Amino acid sequence: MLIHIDSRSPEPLFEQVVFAVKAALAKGTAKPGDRLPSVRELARELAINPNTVVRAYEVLERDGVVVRRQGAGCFLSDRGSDLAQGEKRRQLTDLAKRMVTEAYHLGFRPEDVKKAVAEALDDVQFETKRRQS
Amino acid sequence: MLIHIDSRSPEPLFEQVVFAVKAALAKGTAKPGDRLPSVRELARELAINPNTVVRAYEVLERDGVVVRRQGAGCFLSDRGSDLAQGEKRRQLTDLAKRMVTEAYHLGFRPEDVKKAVAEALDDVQFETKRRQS
Amino acid sequence: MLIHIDSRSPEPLFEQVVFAVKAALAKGTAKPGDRLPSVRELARELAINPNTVVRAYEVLERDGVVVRRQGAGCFLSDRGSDLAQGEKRRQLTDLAKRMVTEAYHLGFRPEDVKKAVAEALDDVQFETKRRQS
Amino acid sequence: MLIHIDSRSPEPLFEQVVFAVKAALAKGTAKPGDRLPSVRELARELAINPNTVVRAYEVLERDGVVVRRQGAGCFLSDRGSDLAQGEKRRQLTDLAKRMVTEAYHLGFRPEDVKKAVAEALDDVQFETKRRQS
DNA sequence: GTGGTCTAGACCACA
DNA sequence: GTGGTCTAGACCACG
Repeated sequence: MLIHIDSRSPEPLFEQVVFAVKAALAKGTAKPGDRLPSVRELARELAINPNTVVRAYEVLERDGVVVRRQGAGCFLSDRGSDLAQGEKRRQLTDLAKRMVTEAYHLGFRPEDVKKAVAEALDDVQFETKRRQS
Repeated sequence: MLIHIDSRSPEPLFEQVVFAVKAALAKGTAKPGDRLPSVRELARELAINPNTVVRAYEVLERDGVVVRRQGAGCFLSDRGSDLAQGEKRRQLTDLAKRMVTEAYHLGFRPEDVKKAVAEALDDVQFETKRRQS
Repeated sequence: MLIHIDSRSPEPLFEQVVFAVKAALAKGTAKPGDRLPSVRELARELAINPNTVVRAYEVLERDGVVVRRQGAGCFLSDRGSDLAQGEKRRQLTDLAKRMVTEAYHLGFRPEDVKKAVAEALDDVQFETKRRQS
Repeated sequence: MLIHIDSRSPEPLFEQVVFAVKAALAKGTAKPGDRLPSVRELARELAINPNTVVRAYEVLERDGVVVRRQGAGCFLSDRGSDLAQGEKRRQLTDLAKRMVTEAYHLGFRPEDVKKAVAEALDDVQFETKRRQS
């Protein structure tokens, strides 16, 4: 699993790491059970501070994406989100609304948006069965 | 044009204002040429600091959404984004990828995502012809 | 709202802060909407590093107990937990099982346990209406 | 006596073993005088490091739950905790307070908590007479 | 070796 | 002023 970050991006480094891991899982590049690089290792690779990696892993754990085990490492989980259904729905609607609004202001048309979403969906491995909470 | 902000949201206030204006324009609640409330007026309405409104208007101007004219006020523009076509494309792809990745981790399936996007698109008035930069 | 921590306890400092805030809310000593001490202020009061307070506030925010607003402060929320019902149930059962097992090994009898729980419940302000997710 | 541990849980493995033994004793699945599996045996069974089992047995001995006899093995004890009465009381109160506070923040009501505790108590064999220290 | 916690101190973003 | 992020480096706990 390759993780890339851009130190010039306004997006916080730890969030870039979080997204990269989530994207790898969604894309199928990494699978539940896989072990992520150790904190020190990834920090060295990305040339960032170990604490920043720790923070990213903490966020991922709270999102139910990884499990950290002291002394053992950080592993991709297959737990899925523990949020209530209503909260999930709310988040999805919000995500969609924001994307559509931004796309509108970029001058795109409905077909463009639908096509972009369809392409993004094609990159994701949905067939993997995942536990719903 | 009604602007609502949620002081309990973790999203910065000025960003909420920016998004609200963009959403109003996309939804058709406001049209190019309309005059936005003055900084002081909007600040009072939303019970936030005028500096926060100033900042929001600055961002909106930078994004080509409004034009500020000395002494006259702040007007909605139809300029559209002045980004290069390639950059726009990149942003749209990125938006879609992020939304899809988050949706995946929330446990949604492709149909759910497409449906949410379609619904969000229905709320937007795309028929308004807008000049492409 | 008074927060006390014990630097000699094996419980991490930030967790002590987290629990203290949750307990204050449960006890009614603090109410939703109240502003917590600023990061620097609380750090000074407790004679710990500001980062440790930041961490506690982060955890509280993820648990839906507080909302942090940049530039404004950290406020007690009335959101309640966003977890799915099943996950909540699981956590409650687990909490009860652990308490009972420990109580058993301390030599207490069922009546003692029930009494202790009843007393703890008396200290909590359940009448406050809270939103269920 | 069956011991199960969950390698995906954030709880340290040795603590899971400690709790499992305590729970078995409380539940009646195991009785004072029973011999626990040898360190190597249990380590193999659970597929964990022998050091981890050693550590768990050490903690159990410190808590007065088992007695380790050189060359003979590790036996469940009926000694009970050797803490002073006041200290025990304090621990019980603390346990109850923590459980109740967490339950409050999960959105449960007093009846739910009492019911969960009652159910947990039903699983424990309190009739076994145990010597108080 | 792994992750977990804490300190110290810097600099940026928001209201 | 507030919180948000990041670095550097220490020491502890777990396997």
